[in-house]
Amino acid sequence: MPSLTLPEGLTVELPEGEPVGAALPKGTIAARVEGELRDLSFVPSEAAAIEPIDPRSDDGLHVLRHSTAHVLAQAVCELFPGTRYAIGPAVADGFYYDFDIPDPVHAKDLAAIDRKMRQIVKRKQPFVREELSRADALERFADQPFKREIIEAGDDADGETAAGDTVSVYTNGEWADLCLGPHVPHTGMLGAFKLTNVAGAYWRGDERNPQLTRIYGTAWASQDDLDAYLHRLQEAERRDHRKIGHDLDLFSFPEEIGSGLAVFHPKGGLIRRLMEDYSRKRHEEAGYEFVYTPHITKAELFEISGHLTWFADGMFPPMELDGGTQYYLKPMNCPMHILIYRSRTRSYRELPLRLFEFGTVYRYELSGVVHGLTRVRGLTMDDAHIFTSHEQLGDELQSLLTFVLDLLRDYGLDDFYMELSTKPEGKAVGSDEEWEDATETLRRAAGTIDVPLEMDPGGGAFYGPKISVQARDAIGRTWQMSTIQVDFQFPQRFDLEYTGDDNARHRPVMVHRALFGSVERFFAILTEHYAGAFPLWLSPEQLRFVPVADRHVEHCEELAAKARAAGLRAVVDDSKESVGKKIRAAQLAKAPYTLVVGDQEAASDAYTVRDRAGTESGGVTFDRVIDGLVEEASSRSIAQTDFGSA
RNA sequence: GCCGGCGUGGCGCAGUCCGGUAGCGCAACCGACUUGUAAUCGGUAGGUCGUCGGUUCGAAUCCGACCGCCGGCUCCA
Repeated sequence: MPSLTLPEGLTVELPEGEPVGAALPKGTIAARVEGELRDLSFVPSEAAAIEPIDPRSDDGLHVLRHSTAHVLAQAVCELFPGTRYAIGPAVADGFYYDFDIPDPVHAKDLAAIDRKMRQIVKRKQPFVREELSRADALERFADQPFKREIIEAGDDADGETAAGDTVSVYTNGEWADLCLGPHVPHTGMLGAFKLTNVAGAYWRGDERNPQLTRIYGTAWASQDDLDAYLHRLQEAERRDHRKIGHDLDLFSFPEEIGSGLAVFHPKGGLIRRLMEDYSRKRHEEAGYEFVYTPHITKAELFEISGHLTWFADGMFPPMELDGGTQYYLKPMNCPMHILIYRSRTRSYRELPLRLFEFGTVYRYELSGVVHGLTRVRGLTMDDAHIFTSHEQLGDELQSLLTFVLDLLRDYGLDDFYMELSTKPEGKAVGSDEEWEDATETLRRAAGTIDVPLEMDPGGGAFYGPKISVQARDAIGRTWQMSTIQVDFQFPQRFDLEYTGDDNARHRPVMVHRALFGSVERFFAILTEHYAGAFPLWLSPEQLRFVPVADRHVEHCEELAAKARAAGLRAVVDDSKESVGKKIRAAQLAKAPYTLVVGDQEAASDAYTVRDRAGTESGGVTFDRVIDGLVEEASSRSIAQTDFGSA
């Protein structure tokens, strides 16, 4: 297994006629020659400067993972004769290979496949590259229809178009695959891998094509790296909001209500209300006005908006009432806000008009994609629509971006980048000029913000381009958070106007924006970000009292009343259990702070504060505890208060 | 929606392959103990085995449909 670490930017001079590997340190797995990734067996036509590939680098991991995918395919073919193999690329953290296997393969078969792979690794089979004409390649892969299709389409195994009339084939042992390479020198250089799961996947990613069996695995440059990755997976599992939501009694999905429809329990409801209340406060300060709209509407509204044209499949089917009139559950709030704007004539003096609503919408998500609180069928958007003049648009977008980032930071997220999504060709309305104009305005606004901007070509909504803010959570995963969409289309479709200072009619521009996106999803993201240990200001319970014996309950209640009077959420655990058990219960409930109260405390006003990390601070007066927690909560701090060591 | 897996008291699981009418731990409740920083002891109650249908003398167990969950694919205004 490779284990070397190469100096950055090392290059080596290679004499003519020598294979690349001859000049490089042992343990190198591939090389870059004239900018191209090559096998170590590659012989350049003339002397060249070559750069070794470190197995830990992105290129190195790619080669390693792709090579491991070959061994996976080889193992599956040996175990299941008659297997037809499709493609097997490296992906983030690992690799997969798609197969059409005669017998069904299940997760429990992975152990056997893994064993076979390790046998192949032991054989140390060299990966040998050869160039074949298309005709020869078609013959070589006569019984492999997927490979033949790739050859006939002129693509290589990774779906990129290969140059020239030949294709490259890699053989190790008896097994051959159509592949651009490069690969590690031999199978013995692999080993830090693990097969992770089996799933279905469509050939070429198209749902009209046959479904194949996809086997996923992960592979790393060393066992330590693999272990670290598996640990990250465990950490993500530990933070899973579905598990935490259940364990902390925050929310559930009753089967009787239906898939993707959540109910929030008291504790989850409290956290959610605290989230929403703070958002409301900030929106109010930022000049938003609050509106309410119904959950159902006649079809006509979404015919005008175009949603029924583009997204009818994603809407719940209509209800027929009043002699055939169709009503829909709303999948979006925008048309309703538009009708509020349109309810009377508007003056330029009212712009920008910012209408805000925690608007609950319903979307018919496919049954297979519903996932916890992050992908649901009923969700509440922190939705606002800003009606503005063209002239005000740039300034409005700029202050909006600042507002968005500022607010997200208050919830404890601080690592962002932005993505600019442009016109989705073939699925968009409006002229190129309008799109270009809107895109450019967004780009300029983003340029004034000190957060990196990336492009997402074709990722816009059908009515306009958007900027989305992506946030990295505590374990480095990125989540799409806020979206800001510029829209010239709806003002036209709904014939929106305002009277300008020139006494003429003008058309406003609309900005659609949601900061949380969906409250439910944001709730899930925060739950995972904090692993259920919400910052004090969002904690459903802030201070827990544990009486040592029954006779201390009354004193605890008095203290709790004082804490409540100071604005804290305090509870007393009066269960008839041992102190140890009550401490354990507090830890499991992720209670931010716990005070054990017995005879000593009653006599001395000196408390030992235990935080949910298990840290204890002794000799703290009750007033200091209260002051510390009030300060921590009101500052929305994400750090626990330090009361000094015991 | 598609492929695969799964569904047993509130939760976590055993029993399912090889049909013979459910068991463990935690939680809940009751009692004893009155406890000093992650599980005190004893007892009680709780399940038409996701739903409906089929096979069978007999179904948690075999078959089918549906509902729901999980992992992917596709999708995400």
